[in-house]
Amino acid sequence: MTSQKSSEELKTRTPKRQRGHDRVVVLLEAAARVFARKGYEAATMTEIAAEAQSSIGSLYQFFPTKPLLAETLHIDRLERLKAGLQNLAERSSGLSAADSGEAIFDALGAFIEEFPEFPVLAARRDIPKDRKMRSRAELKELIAAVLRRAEPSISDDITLMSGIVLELLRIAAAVANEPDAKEDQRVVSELRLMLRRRLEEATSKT
Amino acid sequence: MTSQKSSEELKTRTPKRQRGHDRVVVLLEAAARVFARKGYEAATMTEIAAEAQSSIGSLYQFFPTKPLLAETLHIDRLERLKAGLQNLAERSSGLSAADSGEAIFDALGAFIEEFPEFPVLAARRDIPKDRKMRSRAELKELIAAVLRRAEPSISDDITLMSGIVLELLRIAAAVANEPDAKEDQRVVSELRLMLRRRLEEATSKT
Amino acid sequence: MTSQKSSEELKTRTPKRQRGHDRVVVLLEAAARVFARKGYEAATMTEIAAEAQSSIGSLYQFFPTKPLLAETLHIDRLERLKAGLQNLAERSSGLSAADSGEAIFDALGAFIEEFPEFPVLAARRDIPKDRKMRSRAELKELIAAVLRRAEPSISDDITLMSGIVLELLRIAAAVANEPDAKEDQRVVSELRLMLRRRLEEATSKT
Amino acid sequence: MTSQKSSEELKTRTPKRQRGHDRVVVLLEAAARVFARKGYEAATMTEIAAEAQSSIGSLYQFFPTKPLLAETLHIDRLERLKAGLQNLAERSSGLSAADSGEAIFDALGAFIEEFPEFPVLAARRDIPKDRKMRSRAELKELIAAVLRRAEPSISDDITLMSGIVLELLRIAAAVANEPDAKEDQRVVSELRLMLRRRLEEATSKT
DNA sequence: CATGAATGAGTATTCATTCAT
DNA sequence: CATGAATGAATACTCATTCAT
Repeated sequence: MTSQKSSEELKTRTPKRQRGHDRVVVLLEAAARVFARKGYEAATMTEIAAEAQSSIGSLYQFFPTKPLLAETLHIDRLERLKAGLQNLAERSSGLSAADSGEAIFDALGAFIEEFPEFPVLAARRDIPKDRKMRSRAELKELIAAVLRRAEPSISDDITLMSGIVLELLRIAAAVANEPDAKEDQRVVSELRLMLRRRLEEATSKT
Repeated sequence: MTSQKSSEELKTRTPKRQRGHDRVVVLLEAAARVFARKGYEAATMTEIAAEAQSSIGSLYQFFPTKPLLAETLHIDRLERLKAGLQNLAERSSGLSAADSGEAIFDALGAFIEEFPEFPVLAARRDIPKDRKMRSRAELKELIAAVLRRAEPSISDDITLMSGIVLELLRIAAAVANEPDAKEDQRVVSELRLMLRRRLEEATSKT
Repeated sequence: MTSQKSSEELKTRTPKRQRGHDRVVVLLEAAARVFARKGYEAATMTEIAAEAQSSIGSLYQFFPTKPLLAETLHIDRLERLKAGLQNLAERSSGLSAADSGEAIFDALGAFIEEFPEFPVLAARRDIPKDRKMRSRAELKELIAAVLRRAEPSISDDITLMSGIVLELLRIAAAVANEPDAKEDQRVVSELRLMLRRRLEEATSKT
Repeated sequence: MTSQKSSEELKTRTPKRQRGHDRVVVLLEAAARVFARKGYEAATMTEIAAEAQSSIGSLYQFFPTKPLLAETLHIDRLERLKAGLQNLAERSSGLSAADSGEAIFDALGAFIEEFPEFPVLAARRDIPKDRKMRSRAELKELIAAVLRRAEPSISDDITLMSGIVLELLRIAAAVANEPDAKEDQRVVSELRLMLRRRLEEATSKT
């Protein structure tokens, strides 16, 4: 189609005025709701515009393609998640590794509950490999930072621990969508406990 | 046309000739490959037919809708998974709970590797709630059976243990798609270890 | 896609711009021509769009399904027919019942000639029973009104007379499609005469 | 598609054996039911075969195309209708024109009730003009014969009378499908009465 | 910038018909 | 002849995206 776009890469427009900024936020939140409700593929640009009480033209003004909209939203959510972890790091000086591990675990659960679109966006099949790896690396580093802050003496397999915590995020996300809430909640608690044991062990090992 | 869809539920047509039976197998395997490659929504019936070196009409002869094709394949994979677990149960009489837990864990990993379409099919957004719960319940029960067979004395939270193992299946599936294979493999091993510890504890507790 | 059709009933989109309004008119008239030419089932949305010198997407922008397009057109034609009868009622004060009966008969014939798609639309097999009955009742009432206006003293079987006139509409419609125009025209005249006699009788009876 | 068929016109196969003949009848009756139920376009060859408890292949063995199947059935029904009228002619020697007119009217009503597929077949849009005219001419001639037999003195506009009766067949057919049976039945009776009057008049005029 | 109309390639699905067994 | 599988053109409909006002 648009072969004359050549090197002019499509970028999300940065609106200069307040008016535009408000609109962007409204559009993003509407997109979040629709993605959470329908999934990425089934969500339509038209429905997102409608959800934002806006017009498609307006939506495209700010987000020239659907993948770009999804990516923008994804990045926003990642930033929030990272900010949350950073915040946690600052408050976990006195804690044991095990305690701060549980704190992370809980924070992840709360995050998913607040932003149910996150797993949808993270599971999108067209995220470039490198961006995906970078995001994961950043998150793992932040988790590691929290753990290290709590217990600086923790050994080198802290990366491993961070990886585990990150995988548990996946389960938290999936469980949120499972129908059998009660039973699944027990499983989550148990996983939390298993994580605590593992962290206690990692600490004492030193 | 289509004026009288009435209530006749669409069903998979069962082939009555050898040729038809062969074709069904070919179609299902082609569908498996395309689903694994593209995901459920992005997979097209046209591409599946082409992958099976068949015509679109032939595909529809046996699978009158895309959801029904996906469901048929999903059920087939579930049956294989259940058969595998049953098989495992029969061979885990002498093992410790921990050992059989690891065996299950490994079996799940192998299953996902052999049938990468499984997580795609299991994540489909339009599976009826009750079918989803039933499948999960069956799988959990089978896992519980394996564990019980190994160590009949295991306590009542065996359901919990089964739930945990089942969640680990999710991670196994996800990890298979992650780009950072090496690092992720270490995480999986670690989770396996955590599971072992937990099972050992559950056993000794008795 | 199409995974969440839910229960949102599809409705004709009302154009909000002048351009859209013009397009809707053009589309409806194109549909009328194609329906008249091919019949309801054989008419294709693609052909209708082409007839309107429009794109298929534009057609669907305003008429999201073929039945809805047909229904919209049908309702429009019904409105015109009703308006015509109302108009007739206003001008038939001085006439005899027989004269106004013939006037109706002629009006129906002219209507069918102007809107040959009408019988096609009215014969569609998927019109809800209640809508069909309502339309017929309304038409009958309007015809009755014309007759009553002409000759208020007419007796109670005026409903019957209206029913007869309405059935004659069917013949007028069918005859318009018959090849043997000449012969058929004589039959129509004769039926007109029979109607006149019957109405004269009904009047004198009083 | 089949461009090499050249002059070899497709014809309904005449089966030589009893077995084949039975099958043909079963297929035709099945087709009749499906056409009556769904209309011509919405009826599918597959459904017809199923209704006949036969296979698609078998259906095509005898009726190589759908239009040919419809036409064969149509002709069969026309033959029965003509036979019925002929029969009527033979028994209407002593009757008045008016009486035999009513007899025809009733016979047509009974015919439609017995063969509800008839109007569907007669309304098919792809009947060649000449065949359509020929059928109508034959029917009109037979109706004329009945009337003439009853009252040989009837004047030349007997063709006209036959035309009227034939048009009334249309109404009989349509009314059978109308939802408001009761009211419509009264209309039909009234039309019958109008016909009687007209015939009485035509006779006395002589 | 906002709006909503225009576009058309793409998708699931149907069905008459042909053909191998 | 019977059977049912194979075929693919045709059809309704969707949706991301562009563009005129």
